[in-house]
Amino acid sequence: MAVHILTMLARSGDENVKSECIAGSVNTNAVVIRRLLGQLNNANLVVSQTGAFGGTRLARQPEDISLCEIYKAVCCGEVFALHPKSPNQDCPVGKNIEAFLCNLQKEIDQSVGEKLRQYTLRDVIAKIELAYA
Amino acid sequence: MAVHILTMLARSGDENVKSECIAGSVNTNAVVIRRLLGQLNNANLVVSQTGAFGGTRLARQPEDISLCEIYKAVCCGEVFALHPKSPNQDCPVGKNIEAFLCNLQKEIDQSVGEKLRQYTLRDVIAKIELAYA
DNA sequence: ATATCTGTAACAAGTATAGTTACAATTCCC
DNA sequence: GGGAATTGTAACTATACTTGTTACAGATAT
Repeated sequence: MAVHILTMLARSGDENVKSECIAGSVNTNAVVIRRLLGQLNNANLVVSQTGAFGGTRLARQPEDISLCEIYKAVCCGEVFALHPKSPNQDCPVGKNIEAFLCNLQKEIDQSVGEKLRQYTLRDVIAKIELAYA
Repeated sequence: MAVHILTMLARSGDENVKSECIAGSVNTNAVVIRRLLGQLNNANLVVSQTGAFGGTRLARQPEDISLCEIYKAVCCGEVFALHPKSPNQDCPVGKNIEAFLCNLQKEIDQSVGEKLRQYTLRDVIAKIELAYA
């Protein structure tokens, strides 16, 4: 959804886009969009303006926003989950497996980040416009 | 948790390990373990035996089980989520973004798989035994 | 036969997300 | 200044998912 939102903004250039309008395309409620826009704003990817004729636009050019930045701005977890409760510290496996898995998570996360860094919003627009050209 | 379980089994060699015993190390209920063992069994990673003195053991040697296989056996989603509802098909972005994101998901998933394929259960054991040597 | 395990169904509790309503704060335009 | 429009955010509901738990049938060794 974050990619969807930013793609919409990218296609509108400097014009402010209303959360209601984005919600229509994403097919959800405007508040859901505004929540995501808040996260994207925290990551300095978008700029919002309150009041009449307000709305949101990209903070940078589409070619300067990678999918990795978007992912980091809104991601809420890791690729795989760790133990919900800490394992038994009296067991040699339980005592040491968490550190191992935690390192593995970081490694995987980095690998995902590198992949996502290969794409920018500009690439997304290109792919999408190609599809209905 | 799946990695934890399989590491326990790997360290027990050909001996059957009871779900109760694994639960003690993972710090959870035996049924939770048996549920995961069921998935690992479907993936032909473990062999279980019911009845008295039953339990579970690895189906193969630890060096022949990669973390990628474990991940695929128990993974229940993707790295990032797609739209909960389908986007608006009357919008050029909404109409085409899902296909793009779906392809991206596959690409990322493959990249994660390649990373995880670099590690086997044997490596996990080595790391863990190093930690308390 | 009996004791011991697994496999699985059923259910409760906790947690997360999405969607919704409501409203204060902000801003433009007249 | 006043009214209309829009964001930001709080609060609540509904849904869904995961975990943990109890219960029990089926299988197996002694």
